[in-house]
Amino acid sequence: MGVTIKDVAKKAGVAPSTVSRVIADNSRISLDTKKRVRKAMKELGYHPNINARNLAVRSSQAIGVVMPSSTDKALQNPFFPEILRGIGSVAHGTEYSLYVSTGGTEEEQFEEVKRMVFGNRVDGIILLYSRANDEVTNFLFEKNFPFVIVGKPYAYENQITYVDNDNVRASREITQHLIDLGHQHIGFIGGSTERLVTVDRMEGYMTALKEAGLPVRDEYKVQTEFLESGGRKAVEELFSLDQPPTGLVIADDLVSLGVINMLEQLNFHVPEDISIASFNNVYLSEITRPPLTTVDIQIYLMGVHASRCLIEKVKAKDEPAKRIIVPHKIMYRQSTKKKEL
Amino acid sequence: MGVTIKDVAKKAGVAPSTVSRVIADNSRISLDTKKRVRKAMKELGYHPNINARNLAVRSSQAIGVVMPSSTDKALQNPFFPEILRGIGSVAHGTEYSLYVSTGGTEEEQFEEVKRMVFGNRVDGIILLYSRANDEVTNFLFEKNFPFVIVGKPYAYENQITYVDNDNVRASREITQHLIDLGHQHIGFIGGSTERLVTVDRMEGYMTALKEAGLPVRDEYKVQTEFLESGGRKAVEELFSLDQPPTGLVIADDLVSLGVINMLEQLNFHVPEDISIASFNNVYLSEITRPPLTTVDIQIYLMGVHASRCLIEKVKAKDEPAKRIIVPHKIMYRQSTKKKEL
DNA sequence: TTCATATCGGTAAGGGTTAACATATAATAG
DNA sequence: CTATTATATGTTAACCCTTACCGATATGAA
Repeated sequence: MGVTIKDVAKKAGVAPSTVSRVIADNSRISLDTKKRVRKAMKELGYHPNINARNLAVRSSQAIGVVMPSSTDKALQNPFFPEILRGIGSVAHGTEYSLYVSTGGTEEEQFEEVKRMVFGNRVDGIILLYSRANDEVTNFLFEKNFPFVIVGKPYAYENQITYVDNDNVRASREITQHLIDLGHQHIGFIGGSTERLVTVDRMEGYMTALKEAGLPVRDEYKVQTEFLESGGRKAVEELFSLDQPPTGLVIADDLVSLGVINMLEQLNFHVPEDISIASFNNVYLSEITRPPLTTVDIQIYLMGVHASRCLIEKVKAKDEPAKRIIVPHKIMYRQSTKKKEL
Repeated sequence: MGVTIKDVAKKAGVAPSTVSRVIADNSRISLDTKKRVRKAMKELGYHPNINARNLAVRSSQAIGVVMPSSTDKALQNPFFPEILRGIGSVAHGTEYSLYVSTGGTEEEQFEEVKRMVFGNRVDGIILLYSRANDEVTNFLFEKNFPFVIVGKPYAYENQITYVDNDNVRASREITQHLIDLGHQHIGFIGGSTERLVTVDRMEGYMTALKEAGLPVRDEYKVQTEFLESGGRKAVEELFSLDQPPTGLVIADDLVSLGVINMLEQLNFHVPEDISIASFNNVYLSEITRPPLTTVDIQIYLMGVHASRCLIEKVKAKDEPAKRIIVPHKIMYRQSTKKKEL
């Protein structure tokens, strides 16, 4: 370890600063010297020391990615590797590196973020969640540190750059789809209402019902993050109502999977007895039985946009707050079906 | 931005070096001064500049995580976020940060690794895959850069630290389980034989067959990474044999899901007509229908061990190569069933 | 009293890079 | 032929932190 810019300089017979300028491909260096220097670099196997450079330019060419805090299963959602892939692809293209913080408790998460920010480890941060009254968001916002949210910010909506889907509309459309299929009793299963995405999707669901003149029944709305005992019970209750739903809008493909399984145990069949429509279109949604009708939210693309926005923002700190709505697309598959009369 | 060690020093009325020593909790500093300094740090909101520190100590307190190269679905496997969570938990505990490289092509991946290594961005690397003749592995090995593999190294097995399961035994056991249930015709579906894990699992499968005096038939072995058209066809062929298998050992839960779906379309039922046993025990394997009999390889734990080993190795470069075999556990669920006579 | 040893801190030299400023040479204008 | 400017490179001071080495004071033993 340890061929430095000075070694290269000596070998090429120039000053270190010249080498530095060659690296930056500065136009003020003659082609001749550039060639000579590059040759020396290659011969010595020189690679710049990032830490030294970062120290000098007070940046880090790295972006931080913060996953939601969670000690449990939530992270097993393929959503995360997929969005990471999107973020990573542009990061790589622009020579940025990725720093990730993987949940743990909210407290730990906050610490990690502080480490990233104060330690100058990253130039900007992408938040892979949006939660009410989130310490991290507030911190970043107050510090005026470049960050973008994947999802909708809880506050300061037009001062924060974020990339999201039009979840309200998507949810309205997919609910509408169930209605079009003749369903009159449609339930909704979503995660915690602390998460903005749940709120939006629920709103879209309700809007569609209202537009169709259908009643919005509270008993039809279930909140469960994952199908642990609590959620299980909620679903069971839903289906022991006098009038159980014949259609279900579910906020996440993975949850749909669990629900379908549970329904089969209760001897309800999908889609014969009950239609299910959900969100995300992760890979597995096309290989389950039945394949899921789901909203393709284009996760990868969201990652790409988030990454791009962040980098723009990092480069020009006064870049105005942007909102990017990634278009969705409904994937009609076999988990929804016309209601038999 | 920008309260430095000097500011703290001035405020506390000591020299910068003293502050530095307080940060390192050096025993040469009296409790009194420590308190004073810490107070000053807090009041000024001081946080050390990581880049400067890294430069000074020639390390980075960060570990790199390399995902398999892949432009497609493979990364959507919940295996990845889960192992990341394991790695992250110990990384956080030891104040290390996580740097991840997210695939792309093999070429890009290699570049990223070089960036990490040469740029002093990370102190060590965890490889989340093991592939034959992998450039990255060779590079790391030759450079004698600290790294650990999750999975079994293709070469230099006893000079490389790795954490793995006993895949041969696990596969033997789960195949044995199918045999115990009365299955005589058992197929195997795995990924590319370039990946060591596939090789091991196939070996275990064959061993079990041989031990039971059952023939090992080549037509029963299918290779398909994911269920794209090619894999689909292979499975179809498998089931149009004169004697289609009644049991299937599948190297990955996610693939099982696809296979089950496909089988249902071909009008085979799981587990009535055919039993399926697979690997990984990702969360979704317990919520599918039927819930999968699968080998719990303890992904999270693998991450924890990999992380620990790497950190040990980083701290003591001459740490001998270790092999950690994370115990597996078979989860008996409903995708396997006694063969009807 | 004197020397040895601890204890506690300070000084200053890196660590590798960038960038503002300075300098030298060549080209052009007057 | 000198003055001015453009071009190409060198000098040097940051960037912020750690650590080897040195100094000062206090404590105790001889």
